[in-house]
Amino acid sequence: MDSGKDTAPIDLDIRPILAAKGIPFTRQRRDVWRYFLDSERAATIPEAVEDLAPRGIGQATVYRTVTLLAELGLLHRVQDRAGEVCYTAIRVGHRHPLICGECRRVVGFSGNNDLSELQRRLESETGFSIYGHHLEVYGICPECQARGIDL
Amino acid sequence: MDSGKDTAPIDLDIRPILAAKGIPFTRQRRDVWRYFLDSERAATIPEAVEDLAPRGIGQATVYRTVTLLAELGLLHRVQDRAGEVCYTAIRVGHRHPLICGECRRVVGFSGNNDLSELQRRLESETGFSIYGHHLEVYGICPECQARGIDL
DNA sequence: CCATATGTGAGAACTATTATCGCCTTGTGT
DNA sequence: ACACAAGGCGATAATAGTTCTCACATATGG
Repeated sequence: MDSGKDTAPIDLDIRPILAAKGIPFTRQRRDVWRYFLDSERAATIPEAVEDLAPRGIGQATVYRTVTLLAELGLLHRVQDRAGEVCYTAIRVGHRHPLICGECRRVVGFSGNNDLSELQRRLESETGFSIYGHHLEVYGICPECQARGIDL
Repeated sequence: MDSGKDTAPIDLDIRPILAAKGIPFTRQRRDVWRYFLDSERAATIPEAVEDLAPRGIGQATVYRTVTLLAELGLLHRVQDRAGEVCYTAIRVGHRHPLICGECRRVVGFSGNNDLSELQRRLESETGFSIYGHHLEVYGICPECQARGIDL
């Protein structure tokens, strides 16, 4: 429940979100969601499969659920320095991930509104109808720096 | 062999880039690069494999070359609305892709310097040592809108 | 508590990606 | 231009990742 580190005590309860779309709230979906929510670092699907197997959650279910959550905008797809595709839970509000390319630790931050300004500029310049954006910032976290890992 | 003296002017000549790293410039590498450069839309690797096969370029070579070009920062990895991972050629300068989530048409734009400001802010707030960022803007291009595709 | 629709797990099937290995091309020195 | 050494190339095999199928279990509404 209490994962509050920073300011917002954001333990996002997905039950109402699923209910609003008529999607049943199952133990497996709750566990997969909490797996990503409780972890501070992004995980690949195979990793999630392995970690969730002891809880009796099947491989196919992890794939299905991660895809579902990503479609609902609850998980964010990122990649580490090796190019591995990982997923990380997204918090409420308009937040973006700052990812350690080495250990995949993820810290969320709020984008300023420069982006909506940019978005408007692009819409008028290109005629595109913009539905979203993806901003990911990559770096090396303090702990990995302390381990001697450099840019 | 049809690889005659094709001295046509290329937008971005990667030969010096490869030469600087001691990487041989082969016909296949040129063709793969031009495939992405000439196309306005992002393509998946399997698509590139299929399109380049008639030119006698093998599957393994496409994988190798796309990986190489991506590592050199010449190709950018993006994804469409269906979550398909695609690649698109990157132009010189600090540019970001504006991608049509439907047809994958890609238009580059220059990011403003708000991002470097944001980057500095994040470095001091989080202690991360930041090495880069990824900004992708997604929308529906005018042509797809004209086709009746909506957000 | 029952009925019904839907999600789930195990494994098969399929697709994508990487490794292997002789042959061939590129780049360099003469 | 020519030859040689280094390394890339294509075809195939092997592996890894993802999706599909179906009998069964579980969540939701009455």
